[in-house]
Amino acid sequence: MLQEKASAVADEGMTVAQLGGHPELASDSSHLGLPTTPSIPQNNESDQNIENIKVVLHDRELWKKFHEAGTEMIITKAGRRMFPSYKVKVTGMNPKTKYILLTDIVPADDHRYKFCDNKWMVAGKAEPAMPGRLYVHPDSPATGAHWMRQLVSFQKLKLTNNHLDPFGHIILNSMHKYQPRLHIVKADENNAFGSKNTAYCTHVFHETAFISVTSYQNHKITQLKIENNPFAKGFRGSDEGDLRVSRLQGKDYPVISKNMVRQRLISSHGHLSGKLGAGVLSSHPQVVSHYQYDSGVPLPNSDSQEALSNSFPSSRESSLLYHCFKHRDNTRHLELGCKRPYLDTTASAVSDEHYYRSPPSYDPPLLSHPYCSDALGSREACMYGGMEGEAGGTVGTDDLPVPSLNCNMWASVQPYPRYGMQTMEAMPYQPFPAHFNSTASAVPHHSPSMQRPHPAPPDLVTFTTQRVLPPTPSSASSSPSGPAPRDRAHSSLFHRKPGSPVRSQRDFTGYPTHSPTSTREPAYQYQTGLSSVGPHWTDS
DNA sequence: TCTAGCACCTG
DNA sequence: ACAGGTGCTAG
Repeated sequence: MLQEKASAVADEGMTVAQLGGHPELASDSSHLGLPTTPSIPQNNESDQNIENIKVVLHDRELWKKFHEAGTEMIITKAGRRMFPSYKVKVTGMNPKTKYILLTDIVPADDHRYKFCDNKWMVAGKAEPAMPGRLYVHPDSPATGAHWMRQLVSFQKLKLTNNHLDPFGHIILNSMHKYQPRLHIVKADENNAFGSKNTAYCTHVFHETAFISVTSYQNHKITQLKIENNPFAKGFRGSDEGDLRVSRLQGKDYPVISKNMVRQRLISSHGHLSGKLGAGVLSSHPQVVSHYQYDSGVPLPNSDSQEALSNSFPSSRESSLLYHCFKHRDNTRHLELGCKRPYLDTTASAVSDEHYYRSPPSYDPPLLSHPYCSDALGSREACMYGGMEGEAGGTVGTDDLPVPSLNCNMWASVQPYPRYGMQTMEAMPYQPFPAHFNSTASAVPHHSPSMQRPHPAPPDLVTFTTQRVLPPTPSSASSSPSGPAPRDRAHSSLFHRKPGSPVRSQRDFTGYPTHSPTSTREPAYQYQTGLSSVGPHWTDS
């Protein structure tokens, strides 16, 4: 059923992902077209094989700088952009084929972190995953020629800690580690949701992993943000003193803020502590897993550690994980059409069966129903989320108008369970309802266990299969308050009931799957970069 | 920990 | 000139 090829390429300077298998989804009928025919891999270049698509992370050097220091992303109630922003260069697409590009941000592990002694440490178990939301690139669907023409930017994507966010921003929990992922879904006309051959692939760049915070913890990160983000230019003071602060305080002379002092102290002191603490890595095993085997023992040190212990462990080379699946048959299809909403009715029931994933992996993306806007009107970003029953999702799914764009959502992921753990029972992750039968998507897992010397079995290793679930419209209605003015753009995207908040995105709920993990279907993971040992996060 | 309001800056 | 993206700070 699945075919996969994997080719991972590690490029030196860039992280390129190539594809591996892709699942095809089978579908019935759908509005959207997914490819209907089962696709057999074709090798022509012109082909539509998703596996030939390569994705390079833009500004990788900058991402690496942050990664080495332990990237932090601010999350606020109103939504905050990521910096560095997620931009990619895509090649290898069929110029005429239409694709939907979307992003989701999944838990990198199941820990909660705290920043102590200038380094990140595990501080307990992660909170249940939030409803996963997808951010569909505003240009979606568009032809391969369009996507390849220039950089594909997800800079408008916003992160929030407001679980009831009405704007469609991606909801995250503070002090948790996350991994952004890029999904490329073929949206040909031929494909209908339900059609059997929908193919998609997922790319993961390790260097984009980050810890969400409500205020920066590591001064080094603050400085990198100020130095590189144009919007923070106002904080670039002279080295000596922060003139801006002085001005704010009405002084003529430079004043160093308490925070600055605090951070500087910490940071200087941190180097020391960091080294001490650097041994364990907790997360991101995935990246490392293939290349580095750490048995859980503190890594031998890598220079990268220098980076202070706070950095994420990672691969220093490229760290891109890529997987593609084609899925066919049973399952649900993605809705790609993007033009029609579809209702999803299925609920969750199905999902678990098909869906399996290796324990330590991310959940695969799911597709969910789309709500989407037509065209997303403004072409601003769209976020989709699926929520399953919880709170937000109250709106009846059935009736909800479906967004015109359908994109399936990928379910959010759940944290990786470590081996052996079955973690998520409590929170079932149901990414997608059953629309898709089974999809396999794989995601790298990060579990620490992966790092061990021996490569894990394929399935365990990285990919998990995912299945697509039917879209769940419900989430759309959940938001309590009306959209803010700034979000007006989004509103056009979704249909919503009067009074309901506007949302541009949907929620997916991603519940962590329970992790059965097995692999039934092949899941594969591809990585391109190699790893390196990077800074590690320490487990406490 | 988190939030709101701020001054400063980019588009 | 306006809208909106920044980190900072007090609370």
